Amino acid sequence: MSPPAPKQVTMADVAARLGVSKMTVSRALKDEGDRGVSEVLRQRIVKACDKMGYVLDHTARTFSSKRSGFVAAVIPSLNNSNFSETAQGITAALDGSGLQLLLGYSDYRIENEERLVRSLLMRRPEGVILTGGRHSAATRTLLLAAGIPVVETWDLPKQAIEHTVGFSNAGAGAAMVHHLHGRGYRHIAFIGGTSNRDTRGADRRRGYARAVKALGLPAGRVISFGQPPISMPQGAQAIVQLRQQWPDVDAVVCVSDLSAFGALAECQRRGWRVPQRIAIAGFGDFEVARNCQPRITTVAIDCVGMGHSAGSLLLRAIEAARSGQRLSSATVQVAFEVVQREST
Amino acid sequence: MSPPAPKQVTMADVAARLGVSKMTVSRALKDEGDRGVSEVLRQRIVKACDKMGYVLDHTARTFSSKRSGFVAAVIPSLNNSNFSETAQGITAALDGSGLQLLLGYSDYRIENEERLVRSLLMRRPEGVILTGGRHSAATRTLLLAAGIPVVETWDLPKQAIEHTVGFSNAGAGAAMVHHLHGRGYRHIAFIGGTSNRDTRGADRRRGYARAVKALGLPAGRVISFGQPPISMPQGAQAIVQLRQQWPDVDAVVCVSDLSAFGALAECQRRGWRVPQRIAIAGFGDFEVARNCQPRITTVAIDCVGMGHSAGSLLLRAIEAARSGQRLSSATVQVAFEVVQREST
DNA sequence: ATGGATATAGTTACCGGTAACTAGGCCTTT
DNA sequence: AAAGGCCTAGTTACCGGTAACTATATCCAT
Repeated sequence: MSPPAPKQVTMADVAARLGVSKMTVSRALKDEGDRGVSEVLRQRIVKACDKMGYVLDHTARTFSSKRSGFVAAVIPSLNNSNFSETAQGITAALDGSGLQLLLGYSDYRIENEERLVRSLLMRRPEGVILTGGRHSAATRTLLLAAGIPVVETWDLPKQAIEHTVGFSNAGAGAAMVHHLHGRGYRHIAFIGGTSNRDTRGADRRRGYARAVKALGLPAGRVISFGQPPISMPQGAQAIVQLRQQWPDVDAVVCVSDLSAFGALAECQRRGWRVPQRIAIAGFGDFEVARNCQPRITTVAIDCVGMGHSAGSLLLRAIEAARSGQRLSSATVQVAFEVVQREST
Repeated sequence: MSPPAPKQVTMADVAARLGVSKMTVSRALKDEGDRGVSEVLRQRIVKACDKMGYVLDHTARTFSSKRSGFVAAVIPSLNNSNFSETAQGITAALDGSGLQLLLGYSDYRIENEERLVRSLLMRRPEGVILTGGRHSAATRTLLLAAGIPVVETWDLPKQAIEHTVGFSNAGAGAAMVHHLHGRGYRHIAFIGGTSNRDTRGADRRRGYARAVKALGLPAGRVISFGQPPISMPQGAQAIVQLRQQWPDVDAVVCVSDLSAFGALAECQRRGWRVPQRIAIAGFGDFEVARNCQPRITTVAIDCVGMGHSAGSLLLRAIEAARSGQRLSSATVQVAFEVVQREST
């Protein structure tokens, strides 16, 4: 025998129980303007739903109304406060719009991004937010064919897909070099990952190299260590290698605060004073950089704000699309700031 | 004039283009066994989809097949590596099952959890994973009415909803006290949050209090500081307050490694030697605790493993449900381990 | 009293897939 | 050679809501 058909409760059941039409129940359960149903009846309906254990079927709603009610965002890593703050900003911007955020996680791989975008598009998001400006050709094609608004963040791509909210990672790398130069450091190194998978990290390295060259400082002092996301242990190993290879280095720019902190802790373990013997700078203004001892000089980005801008922009584009318009491509530049602390 | 109807490409369009039936296209695009369509035809179909920019409509699939293909998990915070590792473990367990993970984020509030569960159930997940064992009555009712498998993690609730994969937070708190006692500390304090919003943190405090009492040590040395998630700055402020209030304290158990690290850094700033003047222990074995100097003694949980167990258990329950069975309630106890490092 | 606006509720048709069943062609078995 | 099975592809019906339209009751201004 097959099981006793657990058959879910449907809107028609609720309607039948109250002797009204499905449509009336549908209207009573609509999110926004409760127009169309008297308040008394609406409350009777809501009560009946609770009693019958009825929960509206969002899939059926989406299918019927042809509006999924969500936007998709792809971020490299869940466990990185910079990106989770960006996601938080997006969520805040979407609040009250009736749109929800669905997050996907690419692990810094554009082939994962492509797979993710493909699978997200199957759910018909009303808009997409990507991290970074480099994507596979198929990703671009898919998104363009989908005909929904797209925002790229955390970068300023030369060939944006549509909208952009970001900053120049190369500029940030260069700014930190200039800052260190201004404080008197002359032998400046860079610690980053082995691969170019983290394209934003690679851009910061490019900015570092350009600035070092422009200032006429000794160049090429780059340690590459580990696959992204490179973190504390890699920073620790890299700084040891760095001091072996170029003992003259007096300052190091790390691709992120996490590797910077790893480097800092290793220096403390070995009794290398920071910043006297070597200065250490990071990127991202992570919590650990603000709270360790000595605090780490870093580049601060308003991640929540960037997410909020991206979310608002996407929202405007979606609303334009709903009324048959198309928002012309926009680029929002987000400011970054070098924050001087005790580590440099 | 209304816009020129952007009308999405549908399966019927692809079918018509190739002169086959919708059903054939549907079969060709099915995830699992490609059975039912010859390989030659399947490839023709896939190519046509690419050319026409067609992406299968997952909403329609879900609606028609009555299987949503995802499970929901609610975690307190996105930006906490313990929870994101758990999520990673769940994802790994689900890999290859055709199920995707949809994450929700409660910010340590059971009323948010209830709202989230309500909104997740509208999307008809095939199973739900919750963090912690305390939920609103409505949450329990909703989940029971939904008739889908439920797994609670990160706790061992007395009255589990259905399945459980977790450990005793009180036990972990107590274990750390006993460990410190074994190393000779006799005036042991606790730093945690003000509220009971973080119920697992509150359980660890309870375990601490019980152990202190059982060992006959001076009791009541508890500093409560800030709303969850309490983090580095709160740890820093709390340790200052702690030493003012009870100068005799020689060791402190912090509700998490983040507050422990904040406390540690503050001690370094003030020249209080750790562990000589005061020992500091944390919870969670966060990256920072493993990499700072001195390294922080902590309670390590296999978060990825816990997520993996929870995911596998849920998967088995879902598969049982699909074949009309019901998996009897299971409880999986996850081990924890006190890791001794230089901070105590 | 009449016409028109407004508020509330009902009717009809349809969204884009998939399950379950059906049908024809080819191969194997006896 | 006939019967049966397997493989491939087509047909039919339906999933649970909502948009758009229609119908009725109530109210107001003229």
